[in-house]
Amino acid sequence: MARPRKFDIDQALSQAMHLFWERGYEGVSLTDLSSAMNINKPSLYAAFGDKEQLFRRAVELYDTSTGLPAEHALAEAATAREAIERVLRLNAADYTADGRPAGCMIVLAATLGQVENERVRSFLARCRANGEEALRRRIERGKAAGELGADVDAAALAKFYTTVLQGMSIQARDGAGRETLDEVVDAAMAAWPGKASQP
Amino acid sequence: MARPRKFDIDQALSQAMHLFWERGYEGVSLTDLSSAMNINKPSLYAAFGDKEQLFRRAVELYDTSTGLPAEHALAEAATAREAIERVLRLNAADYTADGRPAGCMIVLAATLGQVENERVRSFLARCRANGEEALRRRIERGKAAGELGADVDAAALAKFYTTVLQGMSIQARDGAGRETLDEVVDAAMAAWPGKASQP
DNA sequence: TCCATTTTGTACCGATCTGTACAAAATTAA
DNA sequence: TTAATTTTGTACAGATCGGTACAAAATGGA
Repeated sequence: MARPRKFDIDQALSQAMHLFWERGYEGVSLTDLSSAMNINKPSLYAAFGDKEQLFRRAVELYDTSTGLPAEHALAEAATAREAIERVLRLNAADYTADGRPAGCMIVLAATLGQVENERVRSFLARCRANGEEALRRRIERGKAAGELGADVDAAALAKFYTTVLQGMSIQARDGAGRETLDEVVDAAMAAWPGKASQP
Repeated sequence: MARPRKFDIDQALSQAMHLFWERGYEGVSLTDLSSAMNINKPSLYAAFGDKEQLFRRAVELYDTSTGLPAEHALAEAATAREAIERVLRLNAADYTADGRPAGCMIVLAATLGQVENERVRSFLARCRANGEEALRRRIERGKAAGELGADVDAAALAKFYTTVLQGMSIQARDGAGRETLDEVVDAAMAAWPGKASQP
């Protein structure tokens, strides 16, 4: 019915995701988006709403596409230790992959900024909290399976590995390659609570 | 000589530092600075140059004031392990102190952003590299003192603890308190290379 | 063919951005 | 008092920001 749109909406969203991922929410203007997506602004608004709505949809796309392998790794690894390590290594590779922006979009795309964009920042903060919570649940599962002593604080351990992941995003932006981040993961895994994995 | 300025230049710079620290380089406008510092824009330009120059001076002020205790800790701790741990604990406290912005200004104030501000970002990236390098040198010193085996990679270890510190800035912005960050430090120190500290 | 409907492109809106021109005001030196 | 010098405040410039009004263009249905 009526005039058809000349662009593919999923492909356009993917381009928006890449732009926001590369430069962050405030680093990308509507004019940038409009020209990169080859969609003029009124069409952009008609398809996605305002800038914030477009950003949120881009983040959701990022979260599901990039986050899916990590969820699989978390769910299917035999032990909590292996699950965490696989997530770290997966992200070490993702953060440094060729042809895409370095680091994690959810960590980097809206850290500090103008007061008026607080909603966007807290949206990403919630996404980060969800990730940390997923790690915590997996560690709890390991505790329940007897892999870890009852004295191990799953929340603290999840917080630690989340912190390492978040630091890895900064490092990736600063030019660290995959091998470098893998060495960071080596060190981080050495902190896994001690020698109770073979009881 | 001539009309005296009505503001104290160090105090004004300190206010600029706090603003940039709280909201980042692109999150603060000249109008924000002008009204917060109670200096009108022409005076601001006469005293500090343009926005980028003002930011760089604010970062230098941050780096020397906040970084000084950390340098002391690095230099004076008896062992590399103690030095690194003291730096981490110091920053855990700083990042969560009342009355000041959470996290590290050098990590947070210019992550992603507009293309035109790339110079500002790479300036902060160099500051981060300097911090990492300081950790590496201290670890090398520990190796030379026989605290660590010759097989320990000082650069990799410094990279790991820098990564943790950078993640801690994100966590602090996300609301983590000092006790939480101290638990992260507990975990991070558990990764210190093994049992060679008592040879 | 004509109409209803939706998208497209252009051109613009008010607000805000960094940065500055310019004259009045305030000081010291003569 | 007068002149030289520097700072201050106002007011504005040019560019860009997010967002939109409006008419031409392109489709399906009657």
